[in-house]
Amino acid sequence: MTTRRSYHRASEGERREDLLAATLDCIAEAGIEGATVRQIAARAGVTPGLIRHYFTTKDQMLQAAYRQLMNGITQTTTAAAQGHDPRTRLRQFIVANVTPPVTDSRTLSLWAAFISHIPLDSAFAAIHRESYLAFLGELEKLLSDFFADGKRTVSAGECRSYAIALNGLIDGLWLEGTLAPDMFEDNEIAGTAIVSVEALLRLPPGDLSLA
Amino acid sequence: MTTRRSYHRASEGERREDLLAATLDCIAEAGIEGATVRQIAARAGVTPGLIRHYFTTKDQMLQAAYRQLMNGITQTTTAAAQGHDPRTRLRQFIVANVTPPVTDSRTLSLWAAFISHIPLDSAFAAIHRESYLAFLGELEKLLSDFFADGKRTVSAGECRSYAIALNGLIDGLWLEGTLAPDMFEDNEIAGTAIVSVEALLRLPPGDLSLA
DNA sequence: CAGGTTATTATCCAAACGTATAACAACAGC
DNA sequence: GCTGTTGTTATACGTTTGGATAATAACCTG
Repeated sequence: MTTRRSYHRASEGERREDLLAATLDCIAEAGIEGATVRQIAARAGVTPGLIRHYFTTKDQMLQAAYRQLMNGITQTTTAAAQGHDPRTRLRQFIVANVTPPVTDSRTLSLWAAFISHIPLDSAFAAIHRESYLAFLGELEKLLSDFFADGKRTVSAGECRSYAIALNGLIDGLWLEGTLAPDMFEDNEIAGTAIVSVEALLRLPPGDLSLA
Repeated sequence: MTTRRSYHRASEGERREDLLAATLDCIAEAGIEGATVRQIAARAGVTPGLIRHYFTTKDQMLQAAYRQLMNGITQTTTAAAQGHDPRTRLRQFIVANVTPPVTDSRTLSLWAAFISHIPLDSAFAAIHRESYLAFLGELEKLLSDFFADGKRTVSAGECRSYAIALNGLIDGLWLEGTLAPDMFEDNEIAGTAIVSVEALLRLPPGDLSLA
């Protein structure tokens, strides 16, 4: 007679979320090659076999984890851009993207691990495209509101170009600021971001930061 | 009686380079989790055991491969900045960083795979720091030459800030332009880069691109 | 509180993993 | 040409991998 482990029967939503969170934890701690089915199951507190009850293959689970990661980031940064006037919203959005909790080495490790799979698997490419377009759209909205408020007319094409450039700048500063935070003084990255965006948009210096 | 495979006895330098090239090939094609000792050996045309004759551990080989990748990129971009006047050199350097062969999905996949290991292993962090400082130094040199030539005095601190911002912008545009090249028209990324750098440096529009 | 569903566990599998060691083939020096 | 050195192959070891299957415990329904 053998005794079996007792367990809790969770709802599908709960269980899937737990498994995805465990997947991200494992990738962040041991790299994508260390995120094995067994490690993930152990981290989630279940047995490895259960994973195949929720995901037909490991790759599919990785893709779901990638989607969850990007949704979380998008939520965090858009939530930060909730000021009242367009200028404050734009500034807060920019700063939020280059300061904690977004500048987090765990997030960066996860992000890079998935990015490296984009050229290898079109499913990952589709997820990236989706989240990139969401980010670009959010930025374009913030910019057009900002310009409308400042009585400056900017064509849709210009607005897109600005969004692409700002996105590039923000991505790059986030990357380097997170990879080697000790190389920069406090607020140096955030300050550089604001000054740079002012310059990129051809605004008078201080126009974004001062009241 | 068993017949053994015939083989060529290579010099240490050759063999190491072959093995590192094979390592990068494997990572680019199958991700870092697909770059197994056996796959790498097969790609390099040797048997797996040989790897341990050149590298004491697999991790050490990965680090050597990362260093080789970054050295190659640095060489390519600095070689592109070999015009005569400082303005041309700066422009060529920027454009080189956001156009082929630097905007290459294979390179990006490799870069991201290693980036994701930086927070997990200090050896990778050290290699990143080294190559980042080299890039930043190159950029600062180009900038100070450019400003000196244009009779504009810029303090060392300003120059550093400019270099950080430009590096961020270039990184970000390289990233997005390489990840989803079909999302942008031809030369859109390069054009955005030039216009954005002009704005970042508070130059008159067209100052970098026109004769 | 009995009966039916199914989420979960337990167990197994063949293949591939990183590493270690001994035998051999290639080349250098003499 | 023979001999010594060593780069390279061959082979083996124990572990871990992703995946499949059958048994079972937990909950839902009546």
